[in-house]
Amino acid sequence: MVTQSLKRREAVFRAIADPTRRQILGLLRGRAHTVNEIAGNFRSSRPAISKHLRLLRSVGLVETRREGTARICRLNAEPLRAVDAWLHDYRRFWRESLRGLKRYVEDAR
Amino acid sequence: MVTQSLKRREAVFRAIADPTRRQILGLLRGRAHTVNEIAGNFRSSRPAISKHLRLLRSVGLVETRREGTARICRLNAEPLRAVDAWLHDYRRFWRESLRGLKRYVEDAR
DNA sequence: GCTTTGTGTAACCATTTGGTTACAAATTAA
DNA sequence: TTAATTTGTAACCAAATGGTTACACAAAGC
Repeated sequence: MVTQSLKRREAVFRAIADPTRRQILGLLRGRAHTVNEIAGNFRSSRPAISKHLRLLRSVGLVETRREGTARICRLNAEPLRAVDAWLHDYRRFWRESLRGLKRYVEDAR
Repeated sequence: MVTQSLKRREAVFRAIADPTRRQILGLLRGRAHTVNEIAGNFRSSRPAISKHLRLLRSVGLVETRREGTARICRLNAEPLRAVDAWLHDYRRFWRESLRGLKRYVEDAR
């Protein structure tokens, strides 16, 4: 359903708004981690991290599989394409100002 | 100070997390608007929009100038470069999966 | 069976967030 | 000066957010 993917897109922006969640994604960019491994990188309690992971799973940014009692988390960057697509319409603005700056510098020679 | 620009970066992610604020930025992408013009596009009250604008100003995404009693708001996309830079490290992931898909499709011919 | 390990979740709490109404302030028009 | 226009802000409120502790549950080890 379109409505749901809109909500999903909406949720992705919320998901990456939190610095702890961005840091988790950063960890998973390197390799998959268990929940405990992830939690070990933060001061806050494991349940707090567990909640962040639940949210990241709900928007599809983290996928998991069981391995014994452990749960392996791995990154799925695909939902970030929504953010990238949103940014697309704004890039020309800072590119324009960059060209303006370039012109300014070149004219100064 | 570095700390401050880190906080600024942090705040930009928070700023674009809200759909109303993203919509405001979308409006300003077309042209500059007065506060009332912006508020006219939303159901919520003008003070609510005013608060959003204050936040957007605080992170530098909106800049204003007075014109009579009115206040003209215009977009400054520059702070979004922080988001773009953050995304940079994740693009290769969906590009990789895209290449995978491309290979898959090409192999099917 | 029982215990240990790793994880999820319920219940609760303080803070933040996004909204409202009422009012203040600044500029222009009369 | 007085009134009208446009905006900002203070005070308040409900809901969401991010954190905690205590406990439940599933898989592996004994």
